[in-house]
Amino acid sequence: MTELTERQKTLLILIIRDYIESAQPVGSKRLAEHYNIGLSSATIRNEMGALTEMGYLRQPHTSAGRVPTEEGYRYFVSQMMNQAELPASIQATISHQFYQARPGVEHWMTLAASVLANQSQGVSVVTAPHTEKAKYKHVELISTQGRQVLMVLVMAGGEVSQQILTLAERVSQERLSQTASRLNSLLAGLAVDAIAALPSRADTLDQDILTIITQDMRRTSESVSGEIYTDGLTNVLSEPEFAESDDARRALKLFEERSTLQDLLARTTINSNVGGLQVLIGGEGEWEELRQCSIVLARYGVPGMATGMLGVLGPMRMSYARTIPTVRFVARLLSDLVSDNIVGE
Amino acid sequence: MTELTERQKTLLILIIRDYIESAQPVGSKRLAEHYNIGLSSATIRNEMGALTEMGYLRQPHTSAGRVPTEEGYRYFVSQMMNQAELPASIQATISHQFYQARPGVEHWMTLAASVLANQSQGVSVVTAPHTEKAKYKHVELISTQGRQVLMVLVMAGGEVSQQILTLAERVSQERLSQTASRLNSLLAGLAVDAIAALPSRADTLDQDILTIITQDMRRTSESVSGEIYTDGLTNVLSEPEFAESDDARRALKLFEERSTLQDLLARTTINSNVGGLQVLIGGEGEWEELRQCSIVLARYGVPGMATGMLGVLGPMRMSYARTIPTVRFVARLLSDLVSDNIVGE
DNA sequence: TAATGGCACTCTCGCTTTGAGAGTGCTAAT
DNA sequence: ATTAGCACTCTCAAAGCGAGAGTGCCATTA
Repeated sequence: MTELTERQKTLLILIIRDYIESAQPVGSKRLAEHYNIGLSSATIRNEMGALTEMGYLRQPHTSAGRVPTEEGYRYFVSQMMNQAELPASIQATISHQFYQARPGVEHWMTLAASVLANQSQGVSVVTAPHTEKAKYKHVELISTQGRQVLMVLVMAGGEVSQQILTLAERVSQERLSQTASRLNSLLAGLAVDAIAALPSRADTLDQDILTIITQDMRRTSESVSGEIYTDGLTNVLSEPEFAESDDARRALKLFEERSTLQDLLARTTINSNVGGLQVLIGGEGEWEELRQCSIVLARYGVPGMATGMLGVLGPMRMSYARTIPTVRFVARLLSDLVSDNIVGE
Repeated sequence: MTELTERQKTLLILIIRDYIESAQPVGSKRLAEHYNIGLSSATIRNEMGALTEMGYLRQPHTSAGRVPTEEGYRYFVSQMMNQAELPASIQATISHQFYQARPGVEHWMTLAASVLANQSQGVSVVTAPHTEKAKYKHVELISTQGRQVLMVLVMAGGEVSQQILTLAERVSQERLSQTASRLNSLLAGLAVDAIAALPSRADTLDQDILTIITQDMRRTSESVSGEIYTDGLTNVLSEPEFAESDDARRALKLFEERSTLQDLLARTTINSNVGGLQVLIGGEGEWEELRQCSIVLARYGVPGMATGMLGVLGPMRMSYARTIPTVRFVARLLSDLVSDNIVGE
């Protein structure tokens, strides 16, 4: 593939920018009139021809304007990557929202999803911070009614899971507290494998709870990500891509079914670092449902301790200029929150 | 308004049923041919004329078929209400899903939303069980890192809230446990007002935590409902009502913004009992965004202790015959779960 | 007297036609 | 190397048209 001349570069970017705004094929004449480049439509035509030849542009029909190809978008995005910081005023607004939000992972996730969706006008997705090797931190047993007991299990990464147990017989709160306290000193800091390897306990209650804890920790360790939060589903509904084609609607379905979404996140980010930013354009041949969509993804958190994902889905002609810096900024922000608040000792 | 003759009743129901399936205005000829009522199209025409006169049907244009009016749907639904049990096989399937789900309010809510959405092919919404007068049950303080402390607060109704606190100085886990234990015996079973009326504590740490607990409980008491779960947003996307009109899309937006949704739930169910079932048709003049939609709503739980809402949103011609029994059944099921598991002593 | 068959009329919807507009490629002139 | 000009192509919106479906009304029937 030959190099682009300087003029072709600026032209290409101009075309894509115009198309992102208007959603309409852009022609040489229109281009020459609206932006005052010192070039006639004929010259532009020639350059457009060249860009089409090289695979950056495409004509929906003979003699309609040009539309960017996936390759074109990819070039466009690669230009975005370097520059593109979020304006300081917006940064401040977002930080402020986090600052005055109710503290707690759950609220931060919701807020992050909401901010991403609003800023980018796309569909956002955020996964809660998650550790691959869950370490035990603390358990609490609270008697609720009869044989029912509420168990709250806290992992070292900050993950919390609660569930309701039904014991074989009624047990006093006092005895529950003793069991919890024994387990807490016994298991502190242990990973799930170490716990499973422990000899069984003499006390039946202790042993029962221990089994359940092991199950729960295993479940947490096995899942590839923390809980998934999304927002902004309705943002894209008015976009022409979604109003018409069924393809795009299926992409939304993908986002509603958590299991497939997890799969997607796992497979695309397996080799992406915290701080890095990844843009999937048109499903990259892998995801049939995403043929008309793009996704901007980033990983956040503290590598080795607790990390999560966040991203934005939109039509392929989404506003990368808004989305990319926002995703990057929110990822940094969440990383800070994680390292400040969640990392256990 | 005059009474409907028996024949008019069956005709009206037949027309509405056909329209719900086909989404097309239904004409006399079509009706006479497809269903073998022993009547000619001409007779049907006369009856349709009468039904139109009485306000149950409407013609989109002169000489197109008839379409039900809101009044028509209302009559149709009133017929549904009495009969309409969910088939035993489906009941069994749903019960089974709940039985083998991970225990815990959070999972039940998610599952309920999912079941409702799938069965009804509409958008579902479920709110977690919520008590108006929150009563203290238990607090737990877990040191995470430095001055950060994870606080888990359990109310008597079963509601759990967690948040991360930043203390003024580093405090040992031991001292945190002592504080928690002191507060647990002091506050057990008290309502938020009683707690606020307590004299302040000598120990600074105790007092700080107490203040935060009060705030948190007040926040829980004030909100009109528990957390909101939805599912099936994409179910309705292919319905013609949503594909075309912007109205219907705005209804979805309503469902995404939790605050307005809470408002809606609060205002519509203020006088509905547990076990009762409410059907809002076309927004009932109150909700502009819902002009083209219907909502089937029910309240579940144990009155006075903990109750929540669940419902389904769909186009006005949604399948009431599937939705109504499903909502009713799931409401009963959740009520049982609540009374079995959540009610404190 | 209630139900029906027949008829004239209306309105939508899908089809084709048509002309304007926008865009293109190519070539000759600057 | 750039540009003006030209012939050509293709889409899109408006207009015209006929088929189909539905209606209301009236005379007839059982």
